[in-house]
Amino acid sequence: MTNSTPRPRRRGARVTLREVAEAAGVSTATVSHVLNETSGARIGPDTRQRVRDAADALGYRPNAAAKNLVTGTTRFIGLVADAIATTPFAGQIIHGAQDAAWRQGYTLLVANTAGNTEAERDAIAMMLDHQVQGILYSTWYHRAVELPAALRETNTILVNCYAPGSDLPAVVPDEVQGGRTATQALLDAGHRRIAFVNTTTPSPAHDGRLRGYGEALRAAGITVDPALVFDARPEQEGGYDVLPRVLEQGVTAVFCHNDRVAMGLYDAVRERGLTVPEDLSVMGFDNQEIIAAHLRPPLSTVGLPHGELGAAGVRLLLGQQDVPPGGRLEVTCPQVLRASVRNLGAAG
Amino acid sequence: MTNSTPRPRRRGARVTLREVAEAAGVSTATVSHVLNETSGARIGPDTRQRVRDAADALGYRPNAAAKNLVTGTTRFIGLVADAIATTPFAGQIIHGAQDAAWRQGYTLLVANTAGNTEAERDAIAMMLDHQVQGILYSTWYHRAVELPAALRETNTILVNCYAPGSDLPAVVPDEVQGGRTATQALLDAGHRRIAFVNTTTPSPAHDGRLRGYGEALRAAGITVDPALVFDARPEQEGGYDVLPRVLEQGVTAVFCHNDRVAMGLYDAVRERGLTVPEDLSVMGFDNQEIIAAHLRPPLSTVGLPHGELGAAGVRLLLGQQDVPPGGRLEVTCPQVLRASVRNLGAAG
DNA sequence: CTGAAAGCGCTAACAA
DNA sequence: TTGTTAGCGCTTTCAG
Repeated sequence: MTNSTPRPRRRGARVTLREVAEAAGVSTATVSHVLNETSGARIGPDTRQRVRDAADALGYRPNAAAKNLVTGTTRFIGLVADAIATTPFAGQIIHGAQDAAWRQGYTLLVANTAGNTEAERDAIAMMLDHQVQGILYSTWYHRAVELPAALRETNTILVNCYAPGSDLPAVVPDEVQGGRTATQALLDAGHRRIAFVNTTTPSPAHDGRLRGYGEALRAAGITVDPALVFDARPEQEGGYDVLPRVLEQGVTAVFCHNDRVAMGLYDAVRERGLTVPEDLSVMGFDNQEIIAAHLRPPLSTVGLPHGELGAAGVRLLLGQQDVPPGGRLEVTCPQVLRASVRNLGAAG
Repeated sequence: MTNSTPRPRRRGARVTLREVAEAAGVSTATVSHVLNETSGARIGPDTRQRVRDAADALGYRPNAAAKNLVTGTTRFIGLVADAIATTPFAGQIIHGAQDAAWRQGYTLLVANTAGNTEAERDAIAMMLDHQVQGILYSTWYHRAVELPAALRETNTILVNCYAPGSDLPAVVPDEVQGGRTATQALLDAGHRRIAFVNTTTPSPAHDGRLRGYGEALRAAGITVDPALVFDARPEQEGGYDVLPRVLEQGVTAVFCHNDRVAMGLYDAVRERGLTVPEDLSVMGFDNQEIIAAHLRPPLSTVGLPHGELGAAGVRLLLGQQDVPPGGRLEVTCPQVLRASVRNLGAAG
């Protein structure tokens, strides 16, 4: 290990507060007070400056472990994620949480459990050992989870998931509103006969988006036609395969359960010599940038607010925001309009 | 004077080692020894068991801060990332690092700096305060970086980046080998006239992959034709736009700088009524699952070993693996064959 | 084989 | 306005 040590200390030891005190000719208590800007500490400006100078000169760095030990409290927040590598989703949650935590002087301890129960147990144990203020338990897609018992030992906020039969606060995307928003975008462009390609897998997204779809339609005075609701695997292949059936129904627009499905559907549209949005308008869901922003034409969609989920999670944890009655905070899914919806000229 | 009376647990405090000792009727030293399985500690099996039982019964959890304080060393590793939310890349690095760290009993402190110098400084300061064993400084795409000065104060490993003029160990993908591998896959399928759609932006990937392309061709006895090397923006649009020029050259195969370019190129191919791989074989680069695995046909590509980059980073940091002479560890980019390359029947 | 005791670096009463 | 003094919970010699 090449460890060059340009430290102004002897034998690699770090500068301690006590050394700063000696250098400044004051007591450790004084140093502690000025460096922490303890409220109600009466320290003369001259002393204050002397301490600051000494600390700077020596390159003093506080020892977090010592501070944690004596105060009995840390500024750690644990974040356990089930899969941070497969999509950018978990990354966005981490990012949002990180930012919000950072803003309050907190640091994130992150653990990836890959859905492994044992890893999960270990991760939580380690977080507990580090006296975290609490734990954000998150999943990369919105779903129900079974909670590790160890979570009972600290404050826990569920992020992008919920635990049936538990009263732990949960922050989740508002799937119903999302479905409504997507459908409404199509309605606003004048479409009346709108298909919904839902997923085959049961999930809050499946149910919520469907409900939102129905609500928007009904609010526009349109009766929901079950023949216009399809199920497809939530991937490109699902969208590709479902198109013929969608077309048979003579719709002018289709709301896809997610962007990947929309991408596959685009392919099928093109293969038939048709084009989006001239022949078929398309709304996606998820706003997966890498796909949505670069399809031809760029895909209009509804975003999943992962960053905000993480951020709201830490706010709830730190008590900066109140947990809504029912313990469930639903975050809005924003509309992201691009170019895949044709305006029919009629107002919704 | 030590108070001999059993001290009452204050304010919902956690069980301490001392309480375990009292419950087991032994000293704290003994408890420490058995719980840590200190080598060379002579503790009778009976005592040992008694301690274990007491710890279990009380639900004892060690206090990491106290341990850190007394040992003067922590099992933290810092990971600073420039962008964990835009692609799954950073997530993969974190994942790989996490796993490797975890395996050695280390915990990751992660910070997202969004390229913000101040955030970077703060993040490193906080990691230093927590006495991290070292820091992994990472970027989401392979590039040169300018190092924050504070990194000098601890062991640092560069992950997916390098610092010109610094001798810090760096772990990076082997772009040259990657380019060679991609080209070789095409050669192996019998292709001889192979285009390379490189990116317009200068980068190690730009230079390395180009070099690998040339090396593979030359090794196959083919002269590199500069007319077959194109520059395109490293996105779908770049691939879409470049296709006409590629086709003019009468190639049978094209190696794209990345999967996104390949995706755009697919679209252009389809628009001309041609198909992949019948009319044109395509190799991508990056192995972005969400795209590559679900294009029609699925894209053959070369993977970027982000997870391994992170893992190797911690191994280097912890001294489990030697830093190669030159300080640069180049990790192999694996071939990922799917269905976008047509076999011409001739051996390369 | 086991225990007593001395701190690790820092904060927080309380004194002065 | 500043200093003294206990520890926080744990590891670690060193005695017994």
